[in-house]
Amino acid sequence: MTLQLYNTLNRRKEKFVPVNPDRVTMYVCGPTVYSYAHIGNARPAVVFDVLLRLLRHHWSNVIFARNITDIDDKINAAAAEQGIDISEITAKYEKIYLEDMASLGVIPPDIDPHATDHIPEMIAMMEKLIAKGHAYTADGHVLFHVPSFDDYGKLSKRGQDELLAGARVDVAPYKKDPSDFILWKPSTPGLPGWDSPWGRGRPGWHLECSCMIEKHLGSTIDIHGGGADLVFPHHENEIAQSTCVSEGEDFVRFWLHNGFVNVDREKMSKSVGNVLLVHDLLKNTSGEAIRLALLNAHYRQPLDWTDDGLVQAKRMLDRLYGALRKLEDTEVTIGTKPNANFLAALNDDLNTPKALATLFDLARKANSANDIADKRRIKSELIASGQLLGILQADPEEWFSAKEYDETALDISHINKLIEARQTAKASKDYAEADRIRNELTAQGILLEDGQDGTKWRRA
RNA sequence: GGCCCGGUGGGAGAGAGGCUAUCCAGCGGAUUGCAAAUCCGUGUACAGCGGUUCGAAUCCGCUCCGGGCCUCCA
Repeated sequence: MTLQLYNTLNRRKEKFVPVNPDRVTMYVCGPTVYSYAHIGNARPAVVFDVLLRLLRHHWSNVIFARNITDIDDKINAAAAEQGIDISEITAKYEKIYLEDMASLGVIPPDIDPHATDHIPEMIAMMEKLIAKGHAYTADGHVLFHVPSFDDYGKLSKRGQDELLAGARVDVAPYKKDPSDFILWKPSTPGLPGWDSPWGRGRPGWHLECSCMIEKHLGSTIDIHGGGADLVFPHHENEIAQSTCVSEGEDFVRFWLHNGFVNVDREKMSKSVGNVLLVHDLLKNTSGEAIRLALLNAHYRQPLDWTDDGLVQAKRMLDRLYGALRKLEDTEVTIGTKPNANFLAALNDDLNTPKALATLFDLARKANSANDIADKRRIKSELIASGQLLGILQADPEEWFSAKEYDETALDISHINKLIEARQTAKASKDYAEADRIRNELTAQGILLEDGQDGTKWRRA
């Protein structure tokens, strides 16, 4: 079974074959840590987490790096505002980011390089670029000279002349060419800075990724992922830097980009005031439901985030966990592979909606299976498949009884007491009393399900 | 202005020349003490107009509408 991935470089799906099957490499642009992660930050984290799981299913050694941008003007601004060192800001929000992503079931990267730990590498790269004539110094800045790189624009499909036509920002006077971008800029005494051959300064944004990729993964990597907005300029600039440094070697073989998350048909932005923080969403929804809501659309499509979408994601999980709950006494066969149809869907450019459909197909079969062997196979496949998606790994009983989001909810022993009382009433055919108890529970958000082997319950 | 995506049934969302996507909601039935869950069945869906084809949501052209990027952005 072959994995097909849509490569932004060629704008089509291509068969994915790693350069070295013994060492598959993936790099994803991580967060700039200056505030809480919002739902738009969560999408690439979750999407590429599924890709990581899929890659690990196919190849035994996959190395995944995701950077932490811990030097940036937004961070500087936040630090200045609060009168603290940038490291306080970045340490705090990095921790929160990692916690929030863990709540969404995101596997931590093998390597999480920080920009500020790679200043010497950046300086070395700039020196190389200057020596080769791809960069120059001006006014305390170091700039990459875009016209020196013929392939500039190959990722975003922009000609160099088009870049000028659309420029909507005033061109800094020290630039040789309007499209040149900053590798290093001078810092004033009040700003964070590092000593360099060009004086005390700080790095521009694009350089860190090129340096950290080369240092930790090598000069050619298999996959580089990130949000669609990073195609230009960020990834285009990375290509320019890295290709020029490495003498034209292939820098990244597959460029993957996830679509944006909108909120109620509108782009998320501070000015509209519709920025949804993962941290807040987690206060009254499970991370698993948030994760599924993100995976319910294909990763390249724009995703419109709504409250209803989240409710639907929870219902979907209810259905899947309901099937697993039905099979709670069925043993799981260790080492079961994910379902073949499920895998085929994921292998087709990470088609998570289609993959989910195969899960529902399994759930339907699970709900009507009688044969022990069938039950075992279905349950095992459901769990193995869910693992690739990062869902369905919880105990179904826990899924249906979790009350962590509503502290006022009835506790389990009380619920069980009432259910017992109802059983007694039912046994003596006192259906009025039985229904009264059920209504009482329903009013508290507890739904009862009478089955062959007793009464099960769930929170609404 | 340049480049690039989309518009699918009440909602979400796949598919990409002929074959039920799926989930939620609705309706009918089975089951149930009644329910719930579950199962079975059920929907005038593919923005519009042309074209290609035996056959088009799917390919081509045009139109309309929405969105993204164009050196802050996931």
